[in-house]
Amino acid sequence: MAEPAQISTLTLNRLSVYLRCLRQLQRSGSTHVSSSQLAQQFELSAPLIRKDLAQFGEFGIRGTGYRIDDLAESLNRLLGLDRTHNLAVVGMGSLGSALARYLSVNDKPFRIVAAFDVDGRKVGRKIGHLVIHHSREIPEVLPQARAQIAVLSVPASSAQGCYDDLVASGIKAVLNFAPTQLKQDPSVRTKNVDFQINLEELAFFLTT
Amino acid sequence: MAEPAQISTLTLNRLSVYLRCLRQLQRSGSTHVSSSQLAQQFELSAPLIRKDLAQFGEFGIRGTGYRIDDLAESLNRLLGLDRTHNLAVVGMGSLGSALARYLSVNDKPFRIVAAFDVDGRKVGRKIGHLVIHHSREIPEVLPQARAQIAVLSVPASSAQGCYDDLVASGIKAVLNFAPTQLKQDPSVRTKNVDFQINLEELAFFLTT
DNA sequence: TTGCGCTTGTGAGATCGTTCACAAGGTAGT
DNA sequence: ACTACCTTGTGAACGATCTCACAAGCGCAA
Repeated sequence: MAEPAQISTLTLNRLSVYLRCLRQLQRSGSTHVSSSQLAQQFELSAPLIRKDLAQFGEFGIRGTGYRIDDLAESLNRLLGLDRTHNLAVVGMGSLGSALARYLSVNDKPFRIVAAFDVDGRKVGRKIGHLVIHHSREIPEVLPQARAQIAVLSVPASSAQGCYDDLVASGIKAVLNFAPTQLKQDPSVRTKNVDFQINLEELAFFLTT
Repeated sequence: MAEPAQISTLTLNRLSVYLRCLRQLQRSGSTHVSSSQLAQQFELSAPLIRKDLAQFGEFGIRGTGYRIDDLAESLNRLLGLDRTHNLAVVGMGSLGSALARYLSVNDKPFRIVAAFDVDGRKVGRKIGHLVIHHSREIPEVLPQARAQIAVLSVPASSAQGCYDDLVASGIKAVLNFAPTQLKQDPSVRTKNVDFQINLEELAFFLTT
């Protein structure tokens, strides 16, 4: 079966999980794995694994399972992780700095190429070997650095403004950490990570 | 209609969003709002708002809409945000510290009552007016502090071990930030926040 | 070559979530 | 009181997602 026009984000996120599991198996020295082994070891559903993978071709060998190296390589390429993606971090508060530090590990397919903040005291400071620019310089610096994805870690009150600036400066995707409901631009892929909402979800089930 | 036995987490998360939108409207001085106004202003779906809310009773007034104060109050209570929830942060690296700082703002329904790390240099240091304990003290300190929810912000390699310790010490829910596939305990509500996977999702759509 | 055991790939069915269309029920003006 | 106009609450259609059961395919042994 050929590649589908539309891939569900649920499937896509699971592919990331599968790849992660395969990497772990690689480190443990295994060479082959079956969908039911994967399912059991990582608490997934075997038929779902097969269905997810089958969308992109026939990776498995009937009777044997999947060759770990081959499948990992295929998933890696499929997810576009064989390329380097340039990130900009907007908002260098404690969260932004933590994310920047985490992402500065350079064997990852993501690389920070620009950092911004509105705080004059932070501007000019370095994070790794990268100078923090003032947020008003986004229109010039962002295209120059060829950043395609922005990590938005500013207070909720300034999130929409920053988002609009990023969109106007040609960003292609935004990962938003601000706990607010953004008015999104349809041409920019936007993903919200909202741990306030996640905490509230957990809290709810404690009371019940 | 009475309260349903099972509330979907999708609905639950949207309730948090609705409450957040209502708070914003409160600050702007409005008193009433209709589902279509909410939908338009915050890019939501009006029928979905009504269906979500209708699961818990009849909050609206036909012809008029919803009284903002009343609805916000109802949602707040429904979500259990009128109570204080005690949190423990495990792993005081840059991410854990950022989360701790963010959650230390005390007008929120979440309060940090314990912090842990394995790094001897961090143990004894204070975060706000809270001493960081060594992770091996979890079994004693966690029940004493009456922490019900743990925020897990340790490296992927030690996440499973910490998780198991937390479960053994009676934690009720875990918010996991470590990029790994945890073997979960069915009696502990666990939620994963994995921004590595989210970044990979965004990266995928750039190549297409 | 044939048969057995195992695993994949996949259609059919079940389940869950969202959208739609509209009746029921309010408000306001006359 | 009556009418015109709203908006909610909700059953029914729709769509997406997951589960299940099994046929098709591969390896291996004899």
